[in-house]
Amino acid sequence: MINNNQLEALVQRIERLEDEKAVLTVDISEVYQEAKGVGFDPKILRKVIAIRKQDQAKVKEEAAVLDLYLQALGMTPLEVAIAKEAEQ
Amino acid sequence: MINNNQLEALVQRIERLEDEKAVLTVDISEVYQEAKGVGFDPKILRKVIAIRKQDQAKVKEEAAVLDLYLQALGMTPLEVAIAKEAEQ
Amino acid sequence: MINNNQLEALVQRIERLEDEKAVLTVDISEVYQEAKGVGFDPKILRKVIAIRKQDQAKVKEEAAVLDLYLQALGMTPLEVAIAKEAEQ
Amino acid sequence: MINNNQLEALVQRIERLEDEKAVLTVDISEVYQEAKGVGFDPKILRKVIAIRKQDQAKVKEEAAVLDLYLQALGMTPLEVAIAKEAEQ
DNA sequence: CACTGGAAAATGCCGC
DNA sequence: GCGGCATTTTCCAGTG
Repeated sequence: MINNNQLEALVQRIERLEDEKAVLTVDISEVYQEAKGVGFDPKILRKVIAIRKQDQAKVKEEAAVLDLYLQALGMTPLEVAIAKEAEQ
Repeated sequence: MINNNQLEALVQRIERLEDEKAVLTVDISEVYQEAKGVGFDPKILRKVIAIRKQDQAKVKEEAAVLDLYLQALGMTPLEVAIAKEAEQ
Repeated sequence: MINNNQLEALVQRIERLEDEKAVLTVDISEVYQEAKGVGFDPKILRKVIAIRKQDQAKVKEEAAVLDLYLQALGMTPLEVAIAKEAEQ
Repeated sequence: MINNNQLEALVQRIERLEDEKAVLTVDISEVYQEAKGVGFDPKILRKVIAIRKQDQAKVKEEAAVLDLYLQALGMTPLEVAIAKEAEQ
C-alpha cells in the first residue's frame, strides 16, 4: 500500500527542482553565448571555469584538513571559526 | 588583447549560476533521501521521473513534427501560430 | 611494462569497428538522400524516426520500472523472468 | 498524397541501419571492457584512438590535396587511382 | 573500494 | 559562418 498523495507531492517537488535546474543550464549557455559575442572563445572559457573549479576544490580540501588538525588540537568549533577569521 | 574586467565579470556570472545549479542538485538528492525515509525506493522513483520526462519529450517531439508538417505545407510562422491557437 | 602486441591488436579491433560504424553513418545519410529524391522531407523523416525511437525508449523504461517493482516485491530474477514470460 | 509503402520501407531501412550501428557501439564498448580486463586504462585508450584518428584525418586531407594536384595536372580519376596504387 | 549504470557536459557536425 | 542537434565522453552516485 502506497500513499499516493505523498508520492505525487514528492514527484512534483523533484520535477519542480529539475525545471529550475534546466533554467539555470540555459542561463549559463546564454552567458557563454554572450561571451562569444564579445570575442571570447567559449571552449577556452569553459576550460578556464574548470580549472578554477579545481583550484577551489583544492582550497576546500585544504580547509577541511586544517579543520581536522585544529580539532585534533582540541579546539572547539567556535575556536575553529575564530581561527579561520584570523587567517584572513 | 583581452578585456580583463569583462572576462572576470563573465567568469563570475557563470560561476554564480553554476553554484545555484549545484545547490539544486543537492536539493534534489535531499528530496530523494526524504522519499527513501518514508519508504519509497529512490531507484524506482527515479525511473518514474524518467518515464514522465519521456512522456513530455515525446509530446514536444510530436509538436515539433507537426510544426514541420505545417511548414512543409507552405504555412508561414504567423499561420503556424494561428494554427496552434486553433488546436486549443 | 605493457604488451605492445596486445595493445596494437585491441586498437586495431576498435578502429575496425569504428570504421564499420562510420560506414553505417554514411549509409544512413544516403537513405535520407534517397528519400529526399523521391519527395520526402529529410527533416520531417528524421523527426518521425525520433518519435518512433522515443516510443521504444518509453516502452523499455516502463519495462525497467516493472522489473524494479517486481524486485521490490521480493521476486527473484527467475521469478521476474517467468513473469515476463507470462506477459506474452 | 504520400506513398505509405515507400515511406515505411525507408523508415525501416533507416531503423535497421541504426540498429546495426547501435550493435557496433556495444561491440566497441566490449572491446574497451576487455582491454580494461587485461590492464589497459580505457580512458587513455580512447585518447590513443582519438589521436590516431586525427592523424588519419590529416593523411586523408593530404591525399585529397594530392588528388587536386593530380587532377590539375590533367590526370583522370582512373589515373589518380593508378597513381594511388603506385604509392604503395 | 572498485565497478556498473546513468546523468551531465563537451565536442563535433550538419543544415541554414 | 553560426546555431542547433546528435553523439560522445566524462563524471558521480549507488551497489556489491
